[in-house]
Amino acid sequence: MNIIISNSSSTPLYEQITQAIKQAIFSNELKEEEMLPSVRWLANELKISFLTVKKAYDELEQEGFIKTVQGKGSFVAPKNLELLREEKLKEIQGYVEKIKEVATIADISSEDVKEIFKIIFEEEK
Amino acid sequence: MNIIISNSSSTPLYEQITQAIKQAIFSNELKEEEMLPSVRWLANELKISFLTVKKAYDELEQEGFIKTVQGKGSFVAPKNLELLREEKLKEIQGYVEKIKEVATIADISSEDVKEIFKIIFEEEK
DNA sequence: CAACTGTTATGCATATAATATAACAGTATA
DNA sequence: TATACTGTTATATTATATGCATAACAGTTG
Repeated sequence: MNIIISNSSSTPLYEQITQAIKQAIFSNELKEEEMLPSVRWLANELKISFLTVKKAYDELEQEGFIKTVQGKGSFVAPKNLELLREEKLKEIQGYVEKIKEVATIADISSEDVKEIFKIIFEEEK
Repeated sequence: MNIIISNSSSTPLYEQITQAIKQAIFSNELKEEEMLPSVRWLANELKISFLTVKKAYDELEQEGFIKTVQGKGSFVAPKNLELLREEKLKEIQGYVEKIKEVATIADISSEDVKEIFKIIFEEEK
């Protein structure tokens, strides 16, 4: 697994970790039932406290993405990824609808919105 | 003016206030050159510290929405259409950033997002 | 038993948010 | 000019979130 975190980011370290692991699960880089890196190992790898990693894992477990067993480790929970992806698509659709609403009211062209879209999606690529 | 704030919200009180006042300015509930409630009056009304209200007003002045004169009060700045447009562009930018976050985590391609974008923006045209 | 897993408890450091209190300064007007 | 409004500034305190270090404890496996 390849996790990159940034101390200077405004998003907390543990959030960056949960996001990276969620992404790995969605992309199937981490498969069902597969074991995650141990909290201490990952902490050492990222040069941060294991408590920060544990906080991330706790959040992932809370949301049902992983299962943790004391003494054994943390494992990717069985999931219906297709269903989850559908949910996320709907979430995105909702945002786009809001954008259209705002753009219409403020008389902002779809070209301008496309420009914003381009800038944000193409940065750091 | 009708400002409702929530202590349990994750957005800071002063941000809630700036947002509410911006909205009041956009909707013309607060007109050009109109005086805003005094920091102490509004603080009393909302049962919060006047320092929190002042922080909100400072932010609004920083962004050019209001002008403050010591001894007199705070007043809605002469309307600036460019400012309004900038504000709305920022709002849209915020939504696009959220979309990028969700798409990244859920392994949704920018092509898929573009498709959603097309569908929503081209319907009823 | 040894070497891994995760768990828990304390304490410390920093930043942000919000508060209370007090004193100070400008403006308008009775 | 007194006073009653405006905003301003300074200091101290509290709470919460984030992150770290250290230590001890507990379960699993070879």
